Amino acid sequence: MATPSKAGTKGVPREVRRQQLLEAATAEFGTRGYAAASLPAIAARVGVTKTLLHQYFGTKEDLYVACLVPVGDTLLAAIRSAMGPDAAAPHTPLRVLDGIFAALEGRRESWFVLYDPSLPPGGEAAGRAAEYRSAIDRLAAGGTADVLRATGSADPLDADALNHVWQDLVATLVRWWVKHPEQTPQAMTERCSRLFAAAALLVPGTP
Amino acid sequence: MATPSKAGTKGVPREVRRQQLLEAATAEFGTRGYAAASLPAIAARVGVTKTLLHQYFGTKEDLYVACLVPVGDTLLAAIRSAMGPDAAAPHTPLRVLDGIFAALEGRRESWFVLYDPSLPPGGEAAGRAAEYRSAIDRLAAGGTADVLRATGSADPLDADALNHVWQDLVATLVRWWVKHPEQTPQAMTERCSRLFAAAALLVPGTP
DNA sequence: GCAGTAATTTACCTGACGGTAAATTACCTA
DNA sequence: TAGGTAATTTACCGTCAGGTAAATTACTGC
Repeated sequence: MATPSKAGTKGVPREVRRQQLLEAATAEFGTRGYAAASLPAIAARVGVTKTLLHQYFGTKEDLYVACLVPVGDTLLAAIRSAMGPDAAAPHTPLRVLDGIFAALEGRRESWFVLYDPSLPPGGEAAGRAAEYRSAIDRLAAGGTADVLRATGSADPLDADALNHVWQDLVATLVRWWVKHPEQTPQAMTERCSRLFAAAALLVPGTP
Repeated sequence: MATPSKAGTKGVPREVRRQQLLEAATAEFGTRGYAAASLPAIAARVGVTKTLLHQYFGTKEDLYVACLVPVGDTLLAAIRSAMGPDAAAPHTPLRVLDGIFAALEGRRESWFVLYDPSLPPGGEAAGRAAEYRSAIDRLAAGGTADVLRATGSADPLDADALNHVWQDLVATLVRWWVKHPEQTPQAMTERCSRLFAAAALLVPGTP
């Protein structure tokens, strides 16, 4: 037996493997980003070959979309339910954060597959991700617009900028959370509450 | 003449070419990030071959460092001068932003070469970038710590998180600025001032 | 016990990138 | 005007990624 070939089934049923690969891919995409994530690396996480990955999910973009959809659906639902009917209430931002943290627990890095800047432009992956993002955008825009109107500013560019700031703020908090695995979702929400209060002090002349 | 070879000098003096290549590389690194930036693409911006790039700057990491140093020095100086002696003054954040915007005008994307997450870990590039970042970190930490102490929170994790939030906020604003080239630095500073005021309204119970 | 099928790998192709050695052309000066 | 040198390209190599076709093994029901 010069070549003890390792081909052949390992007895892992299709659905199980599929789930394993999906999780590995989501983690890899979430931490490294689409462009830097490599199919061999993802497959290696599960102890398997990249060919198998292709057989299960097709092309790299297909695999990304397969990862994206559940993440996007989950997050969108969480945010929708957290915003509720009165999007302009002052406590809404914290509720949204709390909803996101809860939805992300156990798969924290998956937030970043939704906001991956390295997706090949024009492809299906970028398109689907953009859809999810703009859905979230619309929700957030409602909140930020109300807030801005309350300060008297009607500048649409201000609104756009504030929207970006808010969403990147969420990303920052999640990124910090990923680096502190021992922090529970509730602890994060409380920390955010304190940070908000501190940030308010930075602003001079609050009427 | 079957092969009209295009080799040979084009009469561009060394220093000029060097500067052209540096600018092109900085732009490419700043927009695409280190990993996604390709030497052929950088060279093509100047209408030249990647080999020339190597001859001028050596390896890809060497080129990155060559881009990093002037950017880092400029920004560090701008931030230092903006913070001045009283880092805890409530108007300091805006002054820092103003300083950064002014220093970045004309090369806005260069901010992101300093905060490139795709640098090969362990290499010289990552090391040098980390030095610049931690220098800025120390400056920012002074400000955020004072602010936090004023709210009564002594939690070091809060301080760390606030620091991250602040620095990512800067990145977000610069990114937004890059996407709106017509905005002047002063306009950006004023916009930030309005946004700060709006954000303060989000926080309930400001004493 | 045997055939069929499900699960998986081996082997291979293509393309791009980082990197290097050698050749090529244009400029400048004696 | 001839030779040297500065500026630049051509041609090439190794590596690794994405992707596909074909072979290989293990499980399963009859």
